[in-house]
Amino acid sequence: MTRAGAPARRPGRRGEWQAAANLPVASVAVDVPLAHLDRPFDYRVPTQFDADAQPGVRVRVRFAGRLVDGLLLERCAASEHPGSLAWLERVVSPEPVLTPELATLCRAVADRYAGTLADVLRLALPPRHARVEAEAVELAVARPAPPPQDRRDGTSDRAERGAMSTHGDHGTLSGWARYPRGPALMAALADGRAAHGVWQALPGEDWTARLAEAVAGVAEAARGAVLVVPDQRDLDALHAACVRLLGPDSVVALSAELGPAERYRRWLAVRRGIVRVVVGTRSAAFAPVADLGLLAVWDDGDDLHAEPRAPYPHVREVLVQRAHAEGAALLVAGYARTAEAQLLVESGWAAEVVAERDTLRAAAPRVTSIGEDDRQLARDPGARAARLPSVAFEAARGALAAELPVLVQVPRAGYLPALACAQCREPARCRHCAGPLAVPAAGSADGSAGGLPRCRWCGRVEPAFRCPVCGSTRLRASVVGAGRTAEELGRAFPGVAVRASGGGADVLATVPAKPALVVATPGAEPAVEGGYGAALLLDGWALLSRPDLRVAEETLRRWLAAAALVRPHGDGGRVVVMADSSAGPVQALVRWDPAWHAATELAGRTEVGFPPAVRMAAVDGPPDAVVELLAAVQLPGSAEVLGPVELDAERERVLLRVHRADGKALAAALHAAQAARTARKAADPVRIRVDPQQLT
DNA sequence: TCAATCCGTATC
DNA sequence: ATACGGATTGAC
Repeated sequence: MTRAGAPARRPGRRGEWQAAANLPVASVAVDVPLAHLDRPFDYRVPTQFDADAQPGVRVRVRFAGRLVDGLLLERCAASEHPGSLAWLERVVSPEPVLTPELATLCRAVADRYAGTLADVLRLALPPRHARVEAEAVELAVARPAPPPQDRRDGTSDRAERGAMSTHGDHGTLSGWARYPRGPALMAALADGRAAHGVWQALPGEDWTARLAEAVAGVAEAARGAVLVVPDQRDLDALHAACVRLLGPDSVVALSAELGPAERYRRWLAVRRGIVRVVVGTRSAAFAPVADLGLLAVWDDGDDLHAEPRAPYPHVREVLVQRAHAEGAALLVAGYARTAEAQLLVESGWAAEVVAERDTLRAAAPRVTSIGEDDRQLARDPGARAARLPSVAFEAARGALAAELPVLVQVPRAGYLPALACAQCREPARCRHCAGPLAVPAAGSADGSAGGLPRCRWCGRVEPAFRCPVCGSTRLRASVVGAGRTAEELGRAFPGVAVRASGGGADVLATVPAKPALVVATPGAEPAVEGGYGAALLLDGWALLSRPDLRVAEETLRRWLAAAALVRPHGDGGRVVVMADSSAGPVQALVRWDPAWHAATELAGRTEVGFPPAVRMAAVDGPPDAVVELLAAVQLPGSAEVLGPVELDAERERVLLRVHRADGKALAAALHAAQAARTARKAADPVRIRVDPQQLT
């Protein structure tokens, strides 16, 4: 029934609606969360919506008796649907928000992660803001980013970290010349070729300037770019660097921190082709830049790049899909290198962009490690109170004497207790599947195993632990996260200013190049003009005993990020890491060899069968529901089932492991099994995550 | 014999 | 979720 006084756009009664003369059928993706409805549905387009009902617009349709939102995928001459079609109820707005490329990308991401298109579309499209949409196009031109909010530290307006190259100016356009493959990469971008690169930035590198130069190259070829960074602080820095090179009207910053109106305004400017360069956080990976030339992700090991909402896609994987589908270049960048990036290199898909050893040696600080055994406490009473080893104390004192700040990296509080070898502190792992061992919580439903350690992946009991490294049979709880406090450090260096960044304190973008102790948690290290005189990386052994297969990679990533802010050893720059020199990440830091570490890491994961060497899926939910889903799923030939293992009182988890080649089949099978469940209105939800970031 | 209700299934 | 169809049941 038409409401009384309905506008002219909806003339007459429903019974009098006429189908559009040309392409009267609209294929619509409806916004419903059920897996078995994850396919297009056809509707009839009435004449009054004929003009507006273009592919990509938001629509309202009647679906199962209710009005739901949808996106118009395409107009067709006829429908395959045997029954009669309902009318398109309304075109919400004529703005075609879902471009064909974006539709293809979202479908591919949904398929990769055993999720639904509707879920991915929710991640990719910002909520509509009608007033913004109605604004004149001239007003929609991207404004420069608002000034960074972080003014609490009283630093200058140059809060942009990238504004300062800690090692001095290497020349605006010759920055890539320090990497043998750099100039060729820039040439490929300028030529519009789809180069794929894995780039390890040199210590002290002004990475934002390098990425801006890469963008300038593709912009010259009249193509667009999307650069994704982990957090707002990196975004501010990279945006500033791009603005310096391209001007304020050519670059737009997209992040969740913007309000809905500003977010939609900028996103629309991109969709409408007014701006072709996007820098942003996570969801910017989907930004609808037309004629894409370059995609880049900075620091792909940062877990902020892993989307926490279903179907849990990772920025790097989204960009790989997109580079493939849209013929764009891709740069996976960071000081560190992930095992996933290493796989891109080893499979031949990407070329590594790294500096020669000589260049590296000249740029890197001197790195010293201090293990448990050689941790002589400094004689200075203050340093003893702070439990600072003498080497660390001397390094810091030297930097302060040279009128330079010292960076002190401390772990964030709150890591999970797990089990490690009591003697060598190697994390305790399951002998069958290499999962982490833990002791079941007291009062757990399953008391049969007594207090014996259990694998958190496959659930097997470990009755007689024996450390594969040192042979010890004793285990200890590995409780970590208690960083030394700024106060303790202050006592060790009387009269020296102590500043905190992160870990409860505000995150500082920069600190002045004056003597000070800058205590920062990983990811919150402020930049400093010219670089720190020294960095102390505390609690290394504690970081390394966390119950996570990615722990070595993650620890090295954090260390490199901090050490990269220190001056070259030629200028007296020193890094002291509190961890035993035998550990892989420590060696990689001392030699500054992230590629070697990534290769080792990938080899290790190949050995124990962990992503990215294999494709894994975690299925969790109430025990009956998990069993039911597993019974229904048509697993590919290579599939291996680990578990189930208890998660908490109500839920358990099963891990599925397949060869990488079977990844697509596994995702499709899981999606189908999930669809069978939702079709039967199964009450208990089962969560499926493909290649989950952490399993513990 | 017909209508009210239940259950299963599709949702265009 | 909701709506519809077919089966089922109960009353006349």
